[in-house]
Amino acid sequence: MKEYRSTKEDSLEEFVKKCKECGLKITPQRISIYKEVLNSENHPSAEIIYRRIKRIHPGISFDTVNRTLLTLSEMGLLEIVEGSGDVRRFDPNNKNHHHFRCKKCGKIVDFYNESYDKLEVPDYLKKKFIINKVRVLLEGICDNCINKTQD
Amino acid sequence: MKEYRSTKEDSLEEFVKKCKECGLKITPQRISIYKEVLNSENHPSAEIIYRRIKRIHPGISFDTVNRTLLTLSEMGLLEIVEGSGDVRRFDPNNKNHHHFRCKKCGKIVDFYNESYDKLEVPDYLKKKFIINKVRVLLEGICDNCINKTQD
DNA sequence: TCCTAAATAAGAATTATTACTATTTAGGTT
DNA sequence: AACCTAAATAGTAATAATTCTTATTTAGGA
Ligand SMILES: [Mn+2]
Ligand SMILES: [Mn+2]
Ligand SMILES: [Zn+2]
Ligand SMILES: [Zn+2]
Repeated sequence: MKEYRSTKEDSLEEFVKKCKECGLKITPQRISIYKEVLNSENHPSAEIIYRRIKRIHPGISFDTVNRTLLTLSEMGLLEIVEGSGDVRRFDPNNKNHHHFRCKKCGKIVDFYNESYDKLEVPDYLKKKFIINKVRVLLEGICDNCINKTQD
Repeated sequence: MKEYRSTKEDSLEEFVKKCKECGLKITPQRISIYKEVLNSENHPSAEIIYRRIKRIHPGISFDTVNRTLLTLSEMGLLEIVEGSGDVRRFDPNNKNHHHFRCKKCGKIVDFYNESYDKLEVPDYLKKKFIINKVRVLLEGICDNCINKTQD
């Protein structure tokens, strides 16, 4: 039986397809930014992506990175992650998942949980609002920060 | 049977008690800010609170308001609400509740749901992290914004 | 009443985000 | 392959949000 996994090539194809659908041009900058954010684990900020991209495109501007990330999120290829009044951070994980956030260091960790995925939304809310996403958000102190405090 | 409800007087007493516990001085500014934020419905920003407080303390500085709100949240009297890279907003609702957030206008609406309150956290997460809060976050389009788009 | 550390006001500095504009370029057309 | 044009980009500038600095005031204990 053949397994279908999403590889980077698949993602890039999806990206190109989506760009064409939306009438957006496929530029080297966009491709790099898309690849970079897709490879990143920890809900990076625009600034972080910018610094990484500069190694490949030394002349790229921060504005282009930030604008592209916003564009990607409008296209549905990224999410803007729920933060706490700190810098805006992006989420390249398009699988259904949930978050733990550390109050100390701000780290946001993905986790998967089938029973959380099945949460039902109360009818009165479904009637009043259009609900696109249901996510559980855990808050507390991460393992790193627990160890630090013990020092 | 006597009912216990939390009144504003109760809250103020709690505030004074908590301040003394933490060795914080009770200043007119702090009292006003605390009262104001406790009365607000819609997860206000520091700027919003600042503008309201100025009617009572015309000479108050924005920094004092912002700093005090951060202090209150460190004391556990407020929460910083999960946003999306926009301005920091505060949550004076200390009852167990959940949030709907509108992607269009950024409004955050409280709602209550007993089955959400009872959500279990997976053991492997409990072991790894200290979990203080479990919250469901719904995302979508609010009633106001649905109507606007129809125009 | 006096004393002192904490809190405040005012404004500067820093950081984050968005806007502007001249130049370049992707991608369609001839 | 050369040309055209709207979209995208680079390089700032402008704006908005947040934090820091410092002189002054004040809450609360002695
Ligand atoms: Mn995530
Ligand atoms: Mn709330
Ligand atoms: Zn942490
Ligand atoms: Zn809305």
